[in-house]
Parts: sequence; C-alpha cells; structure tokens
Amino acid sequence: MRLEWLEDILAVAQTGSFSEAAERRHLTQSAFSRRIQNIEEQVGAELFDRSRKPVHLHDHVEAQRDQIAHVARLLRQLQADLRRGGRMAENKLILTSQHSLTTSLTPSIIREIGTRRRDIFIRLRSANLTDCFAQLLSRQAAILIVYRLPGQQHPILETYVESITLGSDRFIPVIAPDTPAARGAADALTDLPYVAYPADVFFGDVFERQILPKFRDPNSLAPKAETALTLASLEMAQMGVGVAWVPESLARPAILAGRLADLSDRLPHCALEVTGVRLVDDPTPVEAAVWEQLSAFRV
Amino acid sequence: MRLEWLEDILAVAQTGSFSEAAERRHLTQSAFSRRIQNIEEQVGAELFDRSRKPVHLHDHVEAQRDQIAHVARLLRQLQADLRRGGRMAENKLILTSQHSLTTSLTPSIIREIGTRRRDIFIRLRSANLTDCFAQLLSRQAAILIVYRLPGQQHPILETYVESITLGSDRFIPVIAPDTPAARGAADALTDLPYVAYPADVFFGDVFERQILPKFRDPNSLAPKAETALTLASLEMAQMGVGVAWVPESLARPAILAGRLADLSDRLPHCALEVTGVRLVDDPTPVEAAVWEQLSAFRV
DNA sequence: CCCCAACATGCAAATCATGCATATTGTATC
DNA sequence: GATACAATATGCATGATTTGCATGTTGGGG
Repeated sequence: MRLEWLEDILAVAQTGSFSEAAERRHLTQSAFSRRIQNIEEQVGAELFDRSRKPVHLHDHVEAQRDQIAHVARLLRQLQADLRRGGRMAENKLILTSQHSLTTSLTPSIIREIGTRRRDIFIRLRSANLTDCFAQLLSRQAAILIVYRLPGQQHPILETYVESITLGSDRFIPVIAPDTPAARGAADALTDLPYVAYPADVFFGDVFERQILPKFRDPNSLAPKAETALTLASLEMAQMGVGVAWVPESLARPAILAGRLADLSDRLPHCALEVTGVRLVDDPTPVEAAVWEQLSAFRV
Repeated sequence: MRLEWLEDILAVAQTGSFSEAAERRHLTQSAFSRRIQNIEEQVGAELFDRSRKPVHLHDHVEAQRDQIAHVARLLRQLQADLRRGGRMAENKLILTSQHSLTTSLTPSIIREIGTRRRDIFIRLRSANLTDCFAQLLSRQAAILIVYRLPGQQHPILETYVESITLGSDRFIPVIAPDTPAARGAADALTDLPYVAYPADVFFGDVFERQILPKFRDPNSLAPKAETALTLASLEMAQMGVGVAWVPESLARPAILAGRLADLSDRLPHCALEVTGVRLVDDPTPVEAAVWEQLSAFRV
C-alpha cells in the first residue's frame, strides 16, 4: 500500500473519471489506467465499477473513502514530521479546535502564541466536538479549543480535564438580506425557513436546548436543509436558503460585508463560551507554556 | 510514502541493524542498504545514525516510532478492508476492549457471538481504558468491553453512553509460590514487595482508591517495579518480583497451574465489573444485534 | 444504429530495484 | 595504534516496472 495509490483512488473519487484524475495526477490517461489496474491487482480486489461509463467507486470503496483520506493525511503528516526531523521536535504541540472555531477565533489565538513564543511550533487540527475530546483523551491533542454553553460542563468528567474560558461568543440567527426568506422572517414568524443541524452534533444540541424552547410555537420553524458544519450552514444562509444559527464570530465578516443580516434582535439567540481544555495530568514544558499563554489570553 | 518503507524502518528499529532487517524483509543486505538510502532521499531527511556501527534510529525517528507503527497498521487494515470488499461490509463491527480483558474474557465473549451469529464479522481492538473511550467517541469502535468499579461511572457523561454489566471479576493479589517474596508476604506484612501501576492508568486508580486504603500502614508496601500493563504485571509476579494485583480472570490459568498463588484471603482485593459500552445514538442493525447478544451474555 | 468520449492495450524507451561481488568503514582486541 | 572482524556501502549487469505514444475497444447519448 502506498500513499500514491491512496491519492490516485481519491483523485478518481473526486473527479469521477479516470481521464480527469490522470490529468490531476500529472500522468497520461493510459499510464493512469494501468496504474489503477496495478493498484487493484496489488490490493486484490476490483475497486472501480467500469460497467457504467464515467467509472465510479464501488460501494465498499466509497464507504472507505473517509478512511482513505484520513490515512493519506496521516502519511503525509508523518513524512513531513520525519523530514522536519528533530529541528522542532521538542517544542511541538498539537492543538485541536472545533471546526467552527478553526476558521474564526482559533487562528488569532495561535497567531498570538506564535508571536510571543517563536520557539514553539503549534500544529492545528480541526474536528467536531466529540472527535476533539477523543483526540484529547487519546493524547493525539494536547489542548482543545472548543465552545461550551456558559455554566455547562464539557462532555467528560471534570476530574479528567481542566479548562479555562478564553472568551465569549454568541450563537445568532443570520439571513441573507433582500431574499424572499428574509422578507418572510421580517413579516410573520410562521414557517420560518432555516438551516438545521443534526441532533448529534454540538450545535444541534445547542439549538435544541437553547434556541427551540424560546419559540412559542416550535412548528413555526421549517427546516429547509440540514448540515453538521457551521460553515456550510453559513454558506446556505448566504445563498438564501433561510435563517441559519451560527457563531457570531464566524458570521461577522459576512455581516460587515452586508451579505448577511444579524437577526438576533428578533429571533432567539444564546451565549457561547470559548474554552481551552487539557488533561489534568502533568503537562510537558511546551504544553505548560502554551497553557500559560492561553490563560493570559482573551478573545 | 509507502507501507513498505514504514515496515523497513520498523524492521531496522526492531532489529537494530541493517543486515538483520534485510534478512527479515527478505532482501540482500546490499539491496536493503540502497532501499534505505532511497527512503531517506524520498523522505528528504537522514533517518539513521551511521556514525556508530550497529546503526540506530535518529532521535526524531525514534520519537515517531509509535506513530509509524500505528500508520502502518492502519494501512494494512485499509488494504484488508478494500480487499475483503463488500463481502462483509455490512455486517462488520469494531469492538474494543481493555488490554487486560483482551486476553482473558473478551475472546470468549466474541466466540459466543461468533457462534450464534455466523454472519457477523467482529474486529477486535485492544487499548487502555482512555483510548477505549476515545475510540468509542470518535466512532472508531462501536462497542467497548471494559472494567468498571461496581457502583462507579464510566469516565464519560452518562448521557453520551449506555452500558450493561456482562459479568463480574475480582482484582486480586497474586504471588509466585516458594519465593523469598512469598515467604515474606506470608510472615510479616512489612515492606511487602509488589508491582505497582502508574497513577494515570485504570488499575493505578483502582489500586489507589480500593486497595491502598485497606492497608493499615501504606508504608508496609514496597514497590519493586511499575508497569501499565496487567499482563506485564502478571509476568513479573510469576518471575518472583513480588505481589501483583491483577484481574482474577487473567491470573486464573497461572493459579490453576500452580505458578501463582492467590493471596486474596490475606491481602486487600476488590470487585470489578465487566461492562459493555456503546454510544446512545441510533445503532446500526449489526450493532443492535451484537448488543442484544451481549445483553443475553454473562461471563 | 451510429458516433464520441472514456477506458484499455501493444509496444518501445526509460527508470528502478535487485543480487552478486567487492570496497569501505566503524569498533573491539591485543 | 595495528589488526581483525563485522557492518554498511558501492560498481555493475540483469530483470522488473512504469511511462508515453499510438491505437484498439466499449458504453451511452442522440
């Protein structure tokens, strides 16, 4: 098994065609075709369904697609780590943040630490809340940056982790101005089209526990789409799908640019805390240093 | 990056020499030497220190050794999954158990399920308690089989997981008969030599909370060795290092064979529960079937 | 039923990996 | 330190693999 092969498979999965994948992989179509044959032979199974014309992945390969991408990432990371060698080995720290924070508040936090401690090398990962804690528990991450409802606990017994509040945010409803949905939202509060979150992700939970109860009639809401990613939700709001509840920090650029309107004066919203989390046992020197920097930090 | 390369690196790490590694990898020494050179070139860094004669890994490679082994496992697993193809795809389930259970009670549980539902394919992983829960949370495992102190909670908020008791076990002190340490244990209870667990593993916690308090004088215990693995602890006890506290199920074969003596009538011991754990959200059909089998099961 | 885009294959050139024989280099021993 | 020895590197010929180009084959839309 080779990283190359994984990348080949992913290229086909993404482009939906051997020829395009070949181009992306900087090979001729013929060479690529034979590479795929070789991969199938080495793996010992047919990976692609050629019976229909734009070839597509067999179901069982499609099912492994995330895993393939994941392992490919690990391999590239491993290679980078080996190449970088010992140069930064001791001062490396893995910080994982919730997807929605990765694109908004986390970068500034990391920039700040990077500015103050140039000798520390921070690797940022991104995951959903559950995976964040999984990474922390399995020590794949030293520190998490995640949202929490004020006054609530993290989904781990407090005896295992220690947390600090880094700042506050708000979970607010936004909508694209000048759309039918926006006018509807302005008028009556019936059948308000909105972008929902699945129940099993953090913001699905927040929505159900903090936002829904504040509606007099829960039926006045009409889910138009569902996504687990706040970024996708934000995007849908901008496309005019309906109202989306997202962290204010994430929506701010779009609001300032006029692409979204903040409806928190008319529709329910709630407060969010941005927190840093680490395991309670003895931290490495780098970890301690970063934690100290975080403690002095406020978003 | 290739699985082959990772295996080459690991072979060198394990054998401590290019020549031996070459043999293990079924290559001549010369070919292997050049493969290593090629790997280093491709990776873009020197991986081995040749300045001393049995070559050894550079520190930064040694530091990545676990990660290399981990990624290699993932790659092999991925290949196996792709090869097996869709054949068992639907009826596959990953079950992770605590190391100490993996070699004692878990196999019989899996055998039982395998007997009753021949169509279900169970993959067993093994990890320490923390990693078990990390795998569960990140959905790398569908079901866990882990120890728990009776009446205690799992280290995850109960709202996230559901658990059943599969049976009971005991955490008992054992010792190799006819050793100086054994005679010491029989006589006076002073400076009792024993095998300790680190504080941050499950049995370290159990020992500290359940066993230690039952000693009148905690100083009557003299730790002779420390290991995180119950199996290693068991082994040390058999070698005569001193008393080791281990799950009874794990020690039973050695006790029956006369290689170890059960001291639970004279020294503190405590009860353990063997539990099955899964996430509360909607299980797949296979998962539900296995859970049902488990519910009917008693060790 | 035909055509075209998508995929496969024959072939020769280039590249790469391997084994054998042999050179070089660390290290232990005297 | 000189010497012997074991570990690693290298020169070279050989065979396997990979690639591009040209061309063949096939599935699906019109």
